[in-house]
Amino acid sequence: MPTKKKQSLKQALVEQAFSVIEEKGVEHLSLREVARRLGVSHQAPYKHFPSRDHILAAVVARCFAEFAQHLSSRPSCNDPFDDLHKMGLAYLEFAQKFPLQYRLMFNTALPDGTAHPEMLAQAQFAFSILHDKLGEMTLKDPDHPIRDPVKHDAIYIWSALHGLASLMQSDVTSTLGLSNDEKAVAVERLMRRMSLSIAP
Amino acid sequence: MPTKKKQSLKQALVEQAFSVIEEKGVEHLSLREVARRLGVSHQAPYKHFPSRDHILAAVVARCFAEFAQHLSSRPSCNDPFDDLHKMGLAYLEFAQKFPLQYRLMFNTALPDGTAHPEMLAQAQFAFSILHDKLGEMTLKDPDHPIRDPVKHDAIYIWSALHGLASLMQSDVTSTLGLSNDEKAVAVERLMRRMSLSIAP
DNA sequence: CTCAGAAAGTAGACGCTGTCAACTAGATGA
DNA sequence: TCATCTAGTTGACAGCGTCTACTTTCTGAG
Repeated sequence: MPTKKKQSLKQALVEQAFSVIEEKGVEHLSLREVARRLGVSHQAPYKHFPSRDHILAAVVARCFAEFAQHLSSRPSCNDPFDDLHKMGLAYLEFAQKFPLQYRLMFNTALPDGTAHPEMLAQAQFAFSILHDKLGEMTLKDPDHPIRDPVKHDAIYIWSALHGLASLMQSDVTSTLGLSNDEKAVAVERLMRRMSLSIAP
Repeated sequence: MPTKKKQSLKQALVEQAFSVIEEKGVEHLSLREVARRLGVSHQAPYKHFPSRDHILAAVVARCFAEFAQHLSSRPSCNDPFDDLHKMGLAYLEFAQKFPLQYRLMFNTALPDGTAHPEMLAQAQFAFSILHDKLGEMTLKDPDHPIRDPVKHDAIYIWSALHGLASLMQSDVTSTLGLSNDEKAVAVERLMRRMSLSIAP
């Protein structure tokens, strides 16, 4: 199995890179460390990725893929408003359950995004899920009083969700002395306001 | 002037560090580069900061101070709702005008926040401005129908603002093909919704 | 089957980095 | 005056990303 073994190191590199990030933080990700853990030479990774940034981009792309799957894994019922509410909760749940992945997606500054097309594609796909769900809503209700394009609603919702998710996992919460209960209240309030803003 | 000269290098280090970050990105900030630019030896910075992270924390603290000043520089009128609206715009304006500073404040992962008390204090002060403004609002209107503590409103508002600011300066906007006009519309919509949520 | 060539992996080197240790010159203060 | 503290210097060390050159292994056309 040549192709299988060929790809196996590439995949193993991405997985080990994530493990290293998990243990030491993204800024201490070292290709040599990854290679050492996999028992290969320090140059082996360069046969599969042109640079350290490209491995990092692959890790981020995998996070986006997991994120998209998490968002769309919820069963969709006939009520698109309920669907959207569930998707919002799923969004926040992902950020809470997988804070590292979330930070990697939205906090990682790759020098040039266009240099990592796979990562970009995964990110676009993840956003399309939210966008499409909003599209369903307005389609199912032709008299929906939203005048601006769906895109702007998507932006608003994504903004609110992302802002809350970021805040909840930053040090700010401990700085403000927020208990878990208060966090839950904040989530519930935000979701309610979001629904009110979108609902007819 | 011993004390003056003593402090001058410390201050110069922080300024030059910011310049380096500006040019090369925060992950390429190098103490040796900073020292080189200031014409001192590569060990001189260590007489003023214990490590690279501590210089970075000082840079971030300065960003928080500038941010707080920007937020509170707006003249406050007698209408606290109008004040809040202006402060929200000021928030977004800062993020747009000084994206690097904004990212440094909210995207920089320092290993241990408690190790940098000055930075933490600046961050808390910045948030207190928003919090106090909300406090004014509820105080001036005793019948204000907000049942939950001010803190939760502050969290909601900060979430929405931070989310939008982050989104606006990420690559997502170009990915979605957002024009500047559409960005402005998104800002206006968010501000309107925010006001509606808070207003009685 | 053979064998040229591509692909995967190894080894060594270079310049860069953060940081530790040891040293020097100058200011401070009892 | 002289011991001490402070700011700054030089030198060293290990680790890093990445370039070049080498070997091994696999592949696919003749």
